[in-house]
Amino acid sequence: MNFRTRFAPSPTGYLHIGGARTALFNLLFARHNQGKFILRIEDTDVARSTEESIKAILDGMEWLGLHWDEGPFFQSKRFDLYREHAYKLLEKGEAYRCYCTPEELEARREAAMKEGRPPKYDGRCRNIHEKLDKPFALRFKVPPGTTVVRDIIKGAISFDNSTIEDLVILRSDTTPTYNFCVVVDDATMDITHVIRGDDHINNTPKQILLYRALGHELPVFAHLPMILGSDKTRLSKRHGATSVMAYKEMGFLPHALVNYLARLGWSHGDEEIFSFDGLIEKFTLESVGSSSGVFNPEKLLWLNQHYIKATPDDELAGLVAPFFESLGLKVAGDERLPKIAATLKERSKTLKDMAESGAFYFKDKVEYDPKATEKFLTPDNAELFALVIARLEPLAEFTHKTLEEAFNAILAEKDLKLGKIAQPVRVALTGGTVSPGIFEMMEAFGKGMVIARLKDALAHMRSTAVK
RNA sequence: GGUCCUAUCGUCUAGAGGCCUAGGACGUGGCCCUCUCAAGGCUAAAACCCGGGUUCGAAUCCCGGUAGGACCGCCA
Repeated sequence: MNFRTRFAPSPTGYLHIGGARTALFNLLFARHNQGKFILRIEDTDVARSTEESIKAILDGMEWLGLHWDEGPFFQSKRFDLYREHAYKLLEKGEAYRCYCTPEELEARREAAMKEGRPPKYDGRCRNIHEKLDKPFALRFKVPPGTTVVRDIIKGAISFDNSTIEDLVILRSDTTPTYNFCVVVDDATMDITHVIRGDDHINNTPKQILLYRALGHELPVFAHLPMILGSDKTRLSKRHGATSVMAYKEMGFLPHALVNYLARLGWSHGDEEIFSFDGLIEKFTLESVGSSSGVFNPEKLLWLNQHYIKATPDDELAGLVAPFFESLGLKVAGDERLPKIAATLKERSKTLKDMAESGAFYFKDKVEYDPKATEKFLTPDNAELFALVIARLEPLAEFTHKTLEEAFNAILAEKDLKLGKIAQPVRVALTGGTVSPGIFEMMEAFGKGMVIARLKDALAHMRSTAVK
């Protein structure tokens, strides 16, 4: 069997977290089974679809590494095909012309809701057999009976057809509607597995009926549980960023998001960390859970930190550089960047964090935190600082090792603990009391900057002594 | 209102009738390590929605309640 899955977003906004997971699961399933993953843009709503949205969705998938094998196909380019199929249904008597206007339908719907009746189309045009000289839409004639959806994730779900209304398949402006296009496309594109959010479950019986009317074999359905926000309602902007690209901007690594999304709804024993290949190898629809899950930013952060730590220094340097730049710091071409990133990686949850907490490396002047300087850059530390400078200046090699040796020598001579000297040095170099370890940091800084900052600090100590 | 889905620590989840004294992970507390902050190690608290069945035995199967959620367009 040739497995074929598809991701079919509508271009009315950016790539959403939920959409990204749907795309991911489709891709993983296809790859796991040596099948094809197809991208289709559902832009039948001409009024709401935009070029920017299409680009945003493609960019999002690109960034996440979700590469498709065929497409993108655009429904807007296939209108003739849908019309052809719709009229075939009309000829076969499986569809009929409906002359009700949208305004009339809307009024009836409102009235029905008011009276507590189901707002279902009453089928009044079903029996008009002659063609009237009025604009019309084409409606599908839902047959009586029961329709069973066999879903890999949810099991068998049965629907009484009497609860399904005669849906419009072709609007009065001759454009086709969603449920119809989906079926025509999935059928003609030989999609074997329809994997999508479970908000589509109620559409599925309609689609099954359409497949039958069109004389096509059914695909396998798999409805993924929803992703919810912290208040257990459908994830939306209220819960924070929902755009995939917003996570890029916040300094997340694409694979951290992929790993997180994969584990939201799917699991493989006790494993938490998966490479992309590992996901492909281990992913099955059978191990997708059936209940919805709450999006947990904390866990995403943990994964992001994990992958930051696992990224090689030179690669990390390239990734974090734009975040330094957006802070107004010029880091392009600075060959210290890999070493600097190395000192920061264990204490950064995002690339943005990393740039912010490492900004001191690139500032022309240290920005002293008043409380920190008051506590550590004190006159009585001046003598010690002078000694440190004297010992560091002659160092031919300026490495973690030689620096630690130099400091240990001073500590032994003066009978001091490292803590006594590390904090003042830290403040001298960074302006604050929180930073990477001083030896790795000094090595990353380079000798010139270290000596300069130490001397600045010494001057600061002496000036406060005068006052 | 109708249709449908779902139900294990706060959160993501393991669990396929006995391996469950319910496991892992995030987060949270404590301890250790330590030049600060992290990272790391150890450790603690923390859950089978309720009620009936079925069975020698049920977190697991069935039914009913309850609670959440999704969908009900000439949107997708």
